[in-house]
Amino acid sequence: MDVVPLDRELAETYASWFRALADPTRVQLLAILSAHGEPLSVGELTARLPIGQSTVSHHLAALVAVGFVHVRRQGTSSLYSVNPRCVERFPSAADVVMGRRPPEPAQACG
Amino acid sequence: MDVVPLDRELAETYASWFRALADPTRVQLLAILSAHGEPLSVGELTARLPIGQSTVSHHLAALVAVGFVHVRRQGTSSLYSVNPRCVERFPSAADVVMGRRPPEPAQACG
DNA sequence: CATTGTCATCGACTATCGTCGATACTCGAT
DNA sequence: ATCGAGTATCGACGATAGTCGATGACAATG
Repeated sequence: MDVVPLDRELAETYASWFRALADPTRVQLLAILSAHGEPLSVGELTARLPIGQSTVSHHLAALVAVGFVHVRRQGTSSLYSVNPRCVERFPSAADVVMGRRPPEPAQACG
Repeated sequence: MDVVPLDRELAETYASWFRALADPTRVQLLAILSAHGEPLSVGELTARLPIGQSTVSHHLAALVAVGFVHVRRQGTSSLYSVNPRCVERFPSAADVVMGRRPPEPAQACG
């Protein structure tokens, strides 16, 4: 804690969380899902953004990879929704980096 | 607000803030500066990280560009310290993306 | 003025990212 | 079994980012 308050491993975990929101499209995707509440399909999300379907699917996969978003297949479509637990853990990670909260061992959110 | 709760411009601003912390080295740099309180020079920061001096300087410039960090030249050395105003505004931006706070016109932090 | 110490910048290289079009895959319906 | 709708994946491209070593800029010191 004297030399480096955050060890490399925890710093990489936090960086991966921030990296998930380092693109304006992913920021908008998460904002849309958060505001809408109920799950949305890839087609519905693509209709609200000026990018192609494959790109939307790509960004959604990135959000799923870090746990911010959860996906559930229903018939031929995939329904995406926010993962409340990961989303709540994210601002606290920001507080840790800013020195307003003690570092915790960054448990994954199931 | 019905189609996209965050317009593209605000999303890009928030994404640039998150992108500033999308690298583990920058996360550690900000954590070191936050924990230490008083300003630190480039050499002192380089001594605590396993990377070269030019790389540290490069990352510090990125943190200054988004306003998270402030730099003050004193003699032959540059002293870096956290910018409390920008650092406080960052978690609220996270809340906006997560839908827990209404979007605000993202004013820059002097 | 010359030297030393500190930092920023430059050039180069590699790796990763964002995007697209095309294609493959999955599932329900006919 | 076939078809169509909805997604995911692939391959490719340009753009950006992270890193390093070397060099340049600048201030303090002698």
